[in-house]
Amino acid sequence: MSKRINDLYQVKEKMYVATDCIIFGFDKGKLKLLIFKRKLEPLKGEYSLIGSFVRLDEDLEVAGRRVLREATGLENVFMQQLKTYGKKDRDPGYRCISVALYALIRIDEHDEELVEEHGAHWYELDQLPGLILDHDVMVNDALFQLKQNARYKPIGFELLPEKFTIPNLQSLYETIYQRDLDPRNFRKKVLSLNVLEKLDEKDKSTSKRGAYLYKFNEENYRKLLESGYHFEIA
Amino acid sequence: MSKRINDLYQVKEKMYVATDCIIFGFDKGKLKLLIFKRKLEPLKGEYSLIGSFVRLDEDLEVAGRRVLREATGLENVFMQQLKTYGKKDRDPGYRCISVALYALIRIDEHDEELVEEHGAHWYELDQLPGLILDHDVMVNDALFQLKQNARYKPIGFELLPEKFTIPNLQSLYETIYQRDLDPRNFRKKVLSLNVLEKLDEKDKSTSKRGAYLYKFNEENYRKLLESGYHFEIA
DNA sequence: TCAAAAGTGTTGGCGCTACACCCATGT
DNA sequence: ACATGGGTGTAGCGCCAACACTTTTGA
Repeated sequence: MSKRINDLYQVKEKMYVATDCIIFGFDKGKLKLLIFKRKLEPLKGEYSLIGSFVRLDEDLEVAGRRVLREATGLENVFMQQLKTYGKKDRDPGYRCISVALYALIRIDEHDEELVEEHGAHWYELDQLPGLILDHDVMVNDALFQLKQNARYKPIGFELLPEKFTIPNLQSLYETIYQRDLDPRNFRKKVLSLNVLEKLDEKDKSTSKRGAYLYKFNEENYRKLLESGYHFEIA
Repeated sequence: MSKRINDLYQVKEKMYVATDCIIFGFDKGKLKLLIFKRKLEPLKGEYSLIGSFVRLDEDLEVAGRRVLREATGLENVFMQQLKTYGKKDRDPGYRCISVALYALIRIDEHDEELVEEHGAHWYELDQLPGLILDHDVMVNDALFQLKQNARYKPIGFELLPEKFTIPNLQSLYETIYQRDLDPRNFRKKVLSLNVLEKLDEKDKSTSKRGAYLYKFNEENYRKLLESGYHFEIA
């Protein structure tokens, strides 16, 4: 115990910077979050976001990508700064400021084994266990941000696999907004954006008739993002 | 010189966290930024934003408010996190991560003497001198954010004095958006928000006829903010 | 009396919402 | 043949953009 107190004393002499990642995924019509059961002290066995200290010789953004890669095996993930959390007592062990990032990944592309190795699990949002420290707050803030962003950018697209159907996309938006959307209006709207390319394939996994698969036209998608387009789907 | 190198070596052993404030003001139809001529080494005489290291026993937000108070004498300022800058070589002297904040203040309320004391000056945006480190980037990002925020929240209001005219408000938005707005449409829109209270006074400083002064109805203004109202003035 | 800014209404078009039925196909 | 989800069109409404003239009053 005296060792622990000593540790505390030492570490509070120094400022640490960490990044924590709020990793969203979308699967089977559910928005999910990747969270971790801690394998090490302190707080072993508790749930948390995944994070890491930022190394002295490492760019902040690089640290974020490193954490994501270590957790999911993915390299080119959509990632964005959320907010920096800096209450002096947010972590009882260290004086640590945390830059929270949120990431959107395609669940079907992540590396399952790597995920398992880190004691990670996908949880549906309404079944999340309590998280350590201020991680619950981070998740709430990230969700809010996700909703905001989904309004003004076609951001939800990052969460779908390469080929997807319009009902898939709609279901994603319904999950984010937490309400039903009209299928006719939704279709009209997304098609009017000119970022979808209809493929000659159908996905028959959810209906007998099957739904046409689409993919993004990268070019147009990029242009849309750049133009700061206002993407409200009501 | 060897002392300098020695310093560098020492400080790069440690992580520092700073906050830098992008302080916007609005005066005489111009959007201005409060910037500082450094009185101390390193980079003495160069222009920069104002900032400070975050103390070990100080909340991040408290540090931000402290910096603002020290620079302007104001306590209850609109302040918001912008972004955290963390490139490993962003500051050649320290390994320092900076949480940038942006603030909107009413120029008429700030403490002029305090401002002078810190070697601060209000610069119009298009006449800014170059700033040290990545402060130019921060300013650009803040401007972008200001524009974004002005679209969805009646944020520009923070920049005006307590009593103001509708043409004042319009001119503020024109400055932020960098384009002219139609006075009839503008007036219609802002009045429709129900946050303005017409006073029985006129401001005759800009015309013979004079323009009615307004103030905010705090109650309704707060409600509007809470409701996440979408405030686009085109 | 004139210059300079404040203040005021209307119309057309576009985009959003609401709404109900047929289609394709596997079982 | 029927159940299941996929796909389609239209009409009304509200909101935004465009647009020009009158009012006030100090100089």
